[in-house]
Amino acid sequence: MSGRRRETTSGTTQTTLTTSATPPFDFAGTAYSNGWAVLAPNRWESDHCTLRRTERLGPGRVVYLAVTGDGSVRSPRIRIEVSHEGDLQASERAAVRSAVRRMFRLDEDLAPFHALCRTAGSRWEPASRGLGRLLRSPTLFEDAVKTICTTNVQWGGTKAMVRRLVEYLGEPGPPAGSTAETETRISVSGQDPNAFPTPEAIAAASGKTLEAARLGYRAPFIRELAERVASGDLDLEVLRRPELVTEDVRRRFLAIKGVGAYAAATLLMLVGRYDHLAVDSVYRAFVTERYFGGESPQDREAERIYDEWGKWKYLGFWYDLWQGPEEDL
DNA sequence: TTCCAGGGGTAGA
DNA sequence: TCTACCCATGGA
Repeated sequence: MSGRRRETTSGTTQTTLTTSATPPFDFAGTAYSNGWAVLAPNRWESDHCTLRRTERLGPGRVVYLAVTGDGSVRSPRIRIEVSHEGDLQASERAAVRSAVRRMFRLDEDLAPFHALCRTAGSRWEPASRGLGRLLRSPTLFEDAVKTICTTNVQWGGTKAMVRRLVEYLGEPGPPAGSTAETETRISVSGQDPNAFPTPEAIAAASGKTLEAARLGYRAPFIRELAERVASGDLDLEVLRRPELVTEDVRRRFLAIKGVGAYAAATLLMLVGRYDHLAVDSVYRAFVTERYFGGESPQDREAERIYDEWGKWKYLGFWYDLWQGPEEDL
C-alpha cells in the first residue's frame, strides 16, 4: 500500500492509494459483475474502466473514490484515487483500503472455483482467469438493504429506489474541486451522489421521507432492519465470519423481515458462500430456455442443474448466465 | 387496463 | 411443509 497526495485549487485534496490483488484477478470483470456497480452511490464508467463511489468515513467525513485496475491479471494492482478535504489520516486510509478490498473481495480465495471452471468445459474455462469475485458493498447493511430492494421489482425500479434512499438520507461529500482532473470526473460522471445512508439515518427518517423514496411494501422491512442494526439488536457483520456454519448464517438471514429464500441466497453469496442458488425470475427464465427447451420446470428441478458445482453452485450459475443462452450445450 | 418484476409475510390447512 | 392471498410501485 502506498500513497501520493495532490492539492487542488478548491481546497479538495486528491490522495492516490494502491493495493494489490491475488492473481488471477480481472478488475473489470469484478467491478461490473452483478449490477452492484450501478447501484448508488456506486457508478461505473465503462469507457475508463473506473468504479466511482461516494464513501462515508465518519460523521461529516465523506470522500469520493475512483477505483481502477492496472490491467494485469498475473500481478494485479488496484489504484484508489481519494478526493477529500483536509488531511487523510492513516486510519482513514486504512478504512478506504479496507472498504475497497471488501468490495472487490481481494482476500477471498476463489482458487477452488477456478479449478472447477478449468474442468467444467470450454464454456467455463474463461472464468478461471480471474472472474467470480462479484462486487459487494463495504458493509453488509448496505448489501442487505440493496438486496431487499431487488425483490419483486424490475432492475430499473431497484436502481431508482436505491438512488432515492441515497439522495434523501445519505450524507453529501465535499464540493467538487476545479482542477482539470476533477473537471474530467464531473463531466464524465455527472453530479456526485451522497454516501449510502447509515442505519441510524434510515432508522431516524420521517415517514414522509421513506414514503418519498417509494420503496413500496419494502419500506417497513428496511426501516426495521435499520432500527435493529442501529440499536445493536442485530449485528450483521458477525455473519461474515467464516467459522460459522452456512445453514446457521442462512437461518439468520431468513430471520430478517423482507428476506426470503432468494434474498438469503443472495446475501450468502455476498458473504462468500455460494452453496445456495438465488432462484428468481431471471434464474427461471435462463434455465428454462437453456436446459428445458422452453418448458418451465418446477423450481426443485431447475435447481438441480447446478448440483455438480456443490458449494460453488451460485458462481457456476452466475457464469453460465454471464455467458448467455446462445452457445451450444 | 392488466400483468408481473432480480419475492416475501401471513394465515390456514 | 404447502398453498392461497395479499402486499406498493412502476414499466411493458
